[in-house]
Amino acid sequence: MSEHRRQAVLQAARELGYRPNAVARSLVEGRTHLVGALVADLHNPFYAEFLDGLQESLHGDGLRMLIGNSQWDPAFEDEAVEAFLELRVDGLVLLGIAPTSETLIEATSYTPTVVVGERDIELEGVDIVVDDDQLGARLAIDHLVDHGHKRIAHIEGPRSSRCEGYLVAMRRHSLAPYIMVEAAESTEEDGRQAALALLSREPRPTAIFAANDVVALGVLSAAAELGLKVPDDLSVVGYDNTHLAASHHISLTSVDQPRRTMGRSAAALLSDRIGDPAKVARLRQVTPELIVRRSTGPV
Amino acid sequence: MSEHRRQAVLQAARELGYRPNAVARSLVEGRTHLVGALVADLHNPFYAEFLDGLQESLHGDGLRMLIGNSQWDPAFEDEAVEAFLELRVDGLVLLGIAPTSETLIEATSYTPTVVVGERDIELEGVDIVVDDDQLGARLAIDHLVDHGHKRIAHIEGPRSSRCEGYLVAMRRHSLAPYIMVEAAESTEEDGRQAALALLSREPRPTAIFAANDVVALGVLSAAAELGLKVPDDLSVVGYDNTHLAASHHISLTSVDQPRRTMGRSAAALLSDRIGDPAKVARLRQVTPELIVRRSTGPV
DNA sequence: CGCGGGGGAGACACATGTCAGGACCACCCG
DNA sequence: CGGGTGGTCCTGACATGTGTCTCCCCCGCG
Repeated sequence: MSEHRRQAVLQAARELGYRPNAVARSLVEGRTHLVGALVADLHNPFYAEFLDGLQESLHGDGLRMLIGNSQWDPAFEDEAVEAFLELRVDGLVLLGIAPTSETLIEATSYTPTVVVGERDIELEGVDIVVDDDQLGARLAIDHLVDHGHKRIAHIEGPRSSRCEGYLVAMRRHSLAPYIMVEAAESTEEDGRQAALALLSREPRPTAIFAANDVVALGVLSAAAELGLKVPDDLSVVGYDNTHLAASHHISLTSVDQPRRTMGRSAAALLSDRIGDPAKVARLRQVTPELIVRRSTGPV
Repeated sequence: MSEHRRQAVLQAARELGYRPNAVARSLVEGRTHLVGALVADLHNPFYAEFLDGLQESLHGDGLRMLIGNSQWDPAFEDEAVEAFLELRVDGLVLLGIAPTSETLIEATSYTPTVVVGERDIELEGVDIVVDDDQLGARLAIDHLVDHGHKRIAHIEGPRSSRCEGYLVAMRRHSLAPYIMVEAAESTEEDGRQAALALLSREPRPTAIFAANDVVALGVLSAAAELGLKVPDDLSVVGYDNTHLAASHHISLTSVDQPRRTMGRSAAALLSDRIGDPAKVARLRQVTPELIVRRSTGPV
């Protein structure tokens, strides 16, 4: 169509205040250009930044992002996914949610899906984005060993691969005899309890590698209670590099996951799969990085 | 229709794997049962919790929530709202975003809208939800005065009504001569700078009321640098009661906004306005609460 | 025989994308 | 000058999946 006509039509549209109706368009096109992102916990800053990267990239592909919030409740997960499916989203992103319920598994067979932050999903045509947290653990341990630490303890969280990474790294440094592990939920209080347990052992660990920053915060609390100075008496490393860790007042050495990059990877995988749903499942593993701050030092 | 038929139809639907198509339904009904929530900053934990409350209540009214993320960029705001309008959302929630651009103002005239966290919007048919931050400031000052403080300084943030509340409260206690104010952006570093400026005055303030928790964190940093003990040498009060403040390791006295409640209020207002768009604009003001922790004490 | 309720069938509308068909004009070539 | 060619533009038909409405049939009951 000629440029002249084109401008005339756009002009008329503007004068009439016409706005295309995405609902009708979706109906006839058979696709909505919508992607549903289901998040286990909106408060987790990891997800917030991930979503920034995701939205940014999806936008480039002409896709819009819907956010659903399951608040860790499987019933909400199913409901939110059901809602997405009724809306006929073109794709799904599952954040911190493993597709285990029947509804979710069925959904992944209908709809292109990417899972983020969960390993060991073996579903046909479901892509995965995770950080290499064995490597992350190794970075943390290497850093502590460089500072002369030997008695390095670990507080294990929900991601067992981090613990494995810790064990592997300790053995690589021939520190197997010094391995100490406590388990904890991802709360500050649980981290504090676990740290108190570790710090009451004889001989005391000189460093603690926590499964994540919140737990590490609990370690800092425990250290303060016991009158231990950080990093002089105890070095602490967290994981996730949340803004808690970055705060000048806390200044926690932490392993950083490239969150925006992960969001962009997920977007790329999903766009690709929307284009061709038959592709085989792919695993995209991103490399974490150690951010050194003032909570670690020489023995 | 008879119960028998009804069950037979539902059964058949299940067997065929039928799922109603929300797109087609929206087209014919002329409403989508979708609400667009436009957020200035997903990382702000205030918004995250607000959204929890919002979604919870909207769900009860059969409405679904879409989240858009403007990242403080007016261009993104317009774009996201345009997307919502094309999708024919039934309502809009603006979080930390004042409708000043032409696109946004126009949108509010088409679509039922609630603005959260911004005062002084005078648009026809736009409801507002805010906390009473003059009261919040008063709670903070009263608490400090109860502890015998007189030289109470304030670090002003973007919400000027908090500063007004501080001024009013100080005068009410006849502490007008002790009024000290510094302005700062909402960052830890800016808070630190402002605190350093305040703490270098003679005589030094014995308490600082910060415009929000992030700024208060900067105050704590500054105090540590100057060798001042909190709360012995300096009391600090924040605003927003983020999880930063709640952390055992920081333990910051802070003014709490009932975030979930605000979310629920916004949902109620919006549902109501969707039902009857002609209603006059309403202002819903919620009452904040002081959460006392270990960053405040007697002079 | 009339009446009322359950159930089925069909038309219409929603706003758009896609496609086919045809009118019209300008241009080129023989 | 006539016919063919190609581009522009308009028109109309059809499809998407659902809610609403009307019409009609059939059966049971009084």
